[in-house]
Order: sequence, then structure tokens, then C-alpha cells
Amino acid sequence: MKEKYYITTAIDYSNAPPHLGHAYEKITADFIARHQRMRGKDVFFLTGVDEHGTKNEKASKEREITPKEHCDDIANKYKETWAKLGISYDYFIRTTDELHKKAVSEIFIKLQKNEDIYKKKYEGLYCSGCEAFYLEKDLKEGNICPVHNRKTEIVAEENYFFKITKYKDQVKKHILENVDFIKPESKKNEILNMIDDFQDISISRENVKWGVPIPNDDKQVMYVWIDALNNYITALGFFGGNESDLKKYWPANVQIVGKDILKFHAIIWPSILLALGLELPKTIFSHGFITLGGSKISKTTGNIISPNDLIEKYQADGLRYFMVREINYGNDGNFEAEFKEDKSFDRCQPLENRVNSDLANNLGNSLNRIVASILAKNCDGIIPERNKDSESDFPEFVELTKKKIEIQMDNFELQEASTSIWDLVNKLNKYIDVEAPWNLAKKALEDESTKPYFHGVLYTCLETLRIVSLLSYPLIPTISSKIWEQLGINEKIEDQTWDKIQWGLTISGTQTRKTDVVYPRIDSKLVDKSKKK
RNA sequence: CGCGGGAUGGAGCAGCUCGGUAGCUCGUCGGGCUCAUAACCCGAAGGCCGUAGGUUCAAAUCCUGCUCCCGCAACCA
Repeated sequence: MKEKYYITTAIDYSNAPPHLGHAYEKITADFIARHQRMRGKDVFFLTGVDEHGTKNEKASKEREITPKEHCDDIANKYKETWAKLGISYDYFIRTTDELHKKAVSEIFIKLQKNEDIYKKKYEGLYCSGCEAFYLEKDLKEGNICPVHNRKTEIVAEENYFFKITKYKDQVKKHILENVDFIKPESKKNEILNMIDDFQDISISRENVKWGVPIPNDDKQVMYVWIDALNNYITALGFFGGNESDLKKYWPANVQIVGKDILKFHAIIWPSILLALGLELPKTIFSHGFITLGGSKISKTTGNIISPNDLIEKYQADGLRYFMVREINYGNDGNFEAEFKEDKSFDRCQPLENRVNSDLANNLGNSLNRIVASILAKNCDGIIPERNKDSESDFPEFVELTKKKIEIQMDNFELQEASTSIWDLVNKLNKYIDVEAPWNLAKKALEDESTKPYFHGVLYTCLETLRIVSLLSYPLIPTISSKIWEQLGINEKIEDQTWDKIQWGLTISGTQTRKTDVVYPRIDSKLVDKSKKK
């Protein structure tokens, strides 16, 4: 039986269409998911949207449509963008799904029976914009909400509370005993630091209509903790009738979250799981934020680039590659973009540099040198015989690279893994230069006995390209499949498995195909150079 | 004393856990190659690793103070 691999992303709050930060998280998760699938694992990749709460209620009012219509619209926008990006999720959960709503009601009842939930009345300064209570010290003078700049009201609510204090010591112990539970490790201390001060949390709201009603109490709806966090198990059918997926996939191998919501996932979420008698996820990975021109991407301040603009200009693979290769996974990453006069997106210089250099030049061009040029001119595009004398140390290096990437991916070192792939690409370019097949070709014409060596060099190049395309497929699926096509391999690349990364599987006699370049250079650099001249 | 992250050649970053010639990508300059997408290969210049101290035979790496930037502070990834 296949080993299972369950990976989740956070579900995004759907008051606005996806921005670059959302895309970043999905790209990295997709890279991991595709990689693990290739490794032969039975992967379940979950993503989705969080749809309840006042902000969506408000957003729908502004648009003069119902909350349901608003949510449907936004959910579709997310799905569209993920489709463009090639996010290979297995299931897209919406918290408005009937199955999910039913399941969280059951979860609530179960927790209640377990005496993990109690009702408590309290009074405080409430900002309806934030949908949250504030302490006086956190407000501006005159009890003004710092986020919405308006006066908070004194509100007394009787809410349901979840007894997090009952579980937090156990969670703390788990964190201390399981080194892989919170990653990167630097975040672990941060969580341990705040866990002692954690109080029971309010899990319901009065005066909010757009939400899952509290069972047997129509006056209140569930707050995000019970509603949204549980998506990771309701998506697997927890309390959904058929729990076979839950048995199969839970606990999650990794849950990818943004650094801002790590504490909810590292403290509240495990507490809920413990209360429900479920195992805790193996790893919660906290990624950094994408900043734009040095400051935070924000829906409210409008400091946003749509991933769609970037995809249009640089293709999904360009964006995918840049974000993984340029940003150290777990740290923040900055994005410098230039805008046109009408404020629409113009270009992103660092991204252009990176994709031109790595995708178009190093990878795309090396393919072109071999397949479209030397092979076409000298062998009618047919892959020649392998020759061990011309292989240098490629077989060993490939094996080493493969092993290295496995380890890096298992440790979520995505940037390092992408670098490892390009080490092989660079090695290939060097090899082409040293062997100079264009000279070998001439020599072979004069001296027939040198032909096997020449052919062996070409074979080495082609075999390396085949392996590079497999290694890089999880990161840049479109480009990889184009390489695959040019290499004349008839099988689909998406069906390929990790064990095909083994030296010598390229079949001599295969007819290669000249097609369009796999990743065209972005023209700006070209223009710049011509200007200089 | 609210919590945390960051400060490394022109730009963007890695290295810091387990101290010991400062590394990568882009850019710049010089050379090579000429099969290729003005691509590819080689070499060079450029850094007192924010600042002031401390520990040490030895610190970008450990400790302390300071300065500047940036997030978070019960749901904006």
C-alpha cells in the first residue's frame, strides 16, 4: 500500500480576491504536494476558503448582493487563480459547504458533551469592525479602535468558551517533545513563550448572522476557531458520514500556515484535536510574508498585486519558480514591482532577472543548443547511442542530486532544493562547453572512430535534460512537460515517478521534436542592452 | 521593561543552531567559445558582515548595551 501524505494550506478569508501572499502559500504547498506524489505517495492536498463572519457580510452589503452570492463569486475567483497557477489541490473546501457546517455542529456538540465548552458572560469594549473585544490599553485615546478608527462600544455578551486551559500543558509538552512539530525551529520558542498566558477562548458571537448557528442556541453563531480550523478534518469526512478518508489521511503530514496564524495552529488547533481525541499533525510549517516594496501586502491599504497580473506577464511557472527560488522558505520575501501611470502592474525587475537567467537561459537555452541545434543538424533529431566513456561523472552526480533533493524537500528546504536542480543544469552547460559537441561533430565526419564518443556526449546531454525535467516538474510543471515533449518521450510527464530518475533510461533511437522555446526571455533586458549600444 | 524578525560587497539574499580562509544570484569589467534564446564558459574588481563593548588563541557566527527598519499585539497569508 502506498504511504499517505496529507498536506493542507490555510483557508483564506474570502472578503477579497486572492493576492500574492495567498498565491505564495499555495505555490509552495503545491511544489511539496507534486514532489511527494512523484515520490509515490498517496497525497491529499487540501486548500479552500474561510467564508463566515461580519466582514463578508459587510462586503456583500457593499456589493448589494447576498453573502452567499458574494462568497460564491470570491470562491470562484480563488479557484480560477489556482487553476492558472497549476495548484494541484485534491479538494477545495468552503466553510459554507453543507457538509462542513453539519460537521462543525457535531464537533461543537461533542465538545460540549465532553465539558470542554462553557458559557460565560462578559463585558468589554467591542469593535464591530474587528468583530472583537479590546482591552482599554490596546485602544487609542477615547477608546477608538486602532484598526477602524472608530469608537468601540461597551458590549456585554454571553459567549461560549472553549477550555483551552485544560489542554495547553499537554500541547506544550508535545511541542517540547516533538522537534518537527513547529517549523521553522525559530518559531518554536515564540510559541512556547506565549502558551502559558493563553486563556480560554471565546468561540461564539452574538450579533453576527453570517455563520454556523450554535446547536440549540439560534442567537449565536460560531466564531472562527471552531468553524474554520476544523476544515482540515471535516474535509476528510470527520462527522461527514464516511470517515474512511479521515482514517486514511489523518494526521496531516504538514500544515502550511502564514506566520501570523501560527499561534492559532500551534496552540488552539492542537487543543481542539486533543479534545476530540485525534492525533496532532506531524508538522505545522510557518512561512513568511511577501512584502511589496518593503511594506506589508494589505487589503485595506491597497498595497496589492494580483497574482493574475504576474501570471499573465511571466506565466505561472515564472512566478512559481521565482517565489520558491528567491525566498528562503520560512522567512519573509520582498517583491519590488513597478507600476504604470494608471497604477496597473507594469513589471517586476528581480523576477525578470531570475527567470530570464535560470529558466530561459540556463535551462531553456541548453535544451535548445542540444535538441534544436546539434542533434537536429547531425543526427536528424534522433537520440544516439549511450557511451560510458563520454559521461564524465554525470551518473553519480545525478544520483547524488536526487538524494539531496529528497532530503531537502522532506525538510521543507524548498529554496535549497531548487538550487540543487540548477546545480545540475549549470553542470550541463559547463559540460557542453568543455566537450564542444560542434567540434566533435566535425571530427566525427573526418574520423568515423570518434563518432561513438560524440554520440555519447549528446546522449549525456539529453539524459541530463530528461532528468532535470523530472526533478523540476513539481516546481515548473508546464516547462517540464514542454521539455519532455521536445525529448520525444511519449509518456506523460505527470504520470512519471521518482524512480525514473535513474541514469540511462533515455531510449536511443527516439525521435526528438523541435517545438517552441520552453520559456521565452522577457524582453526588457534585451531592450536595455540595445539601448546601451 | 509587551512579543518577535531583520541590519552581510551596487541590488537581492544564504551562512549564525555545532565559533577557525565570507558564499550565492543578478549587475559591472576583462577574456574565451561561436552549437544556441544578444544565450553559454572562464577570470577579476568590489564587503572593516548596523554600531559600541565583552568572552576567546580565534566571532558574521556566542554574550551585553545602543541605533535604525519591519511585522505582530484574539481572525486581514
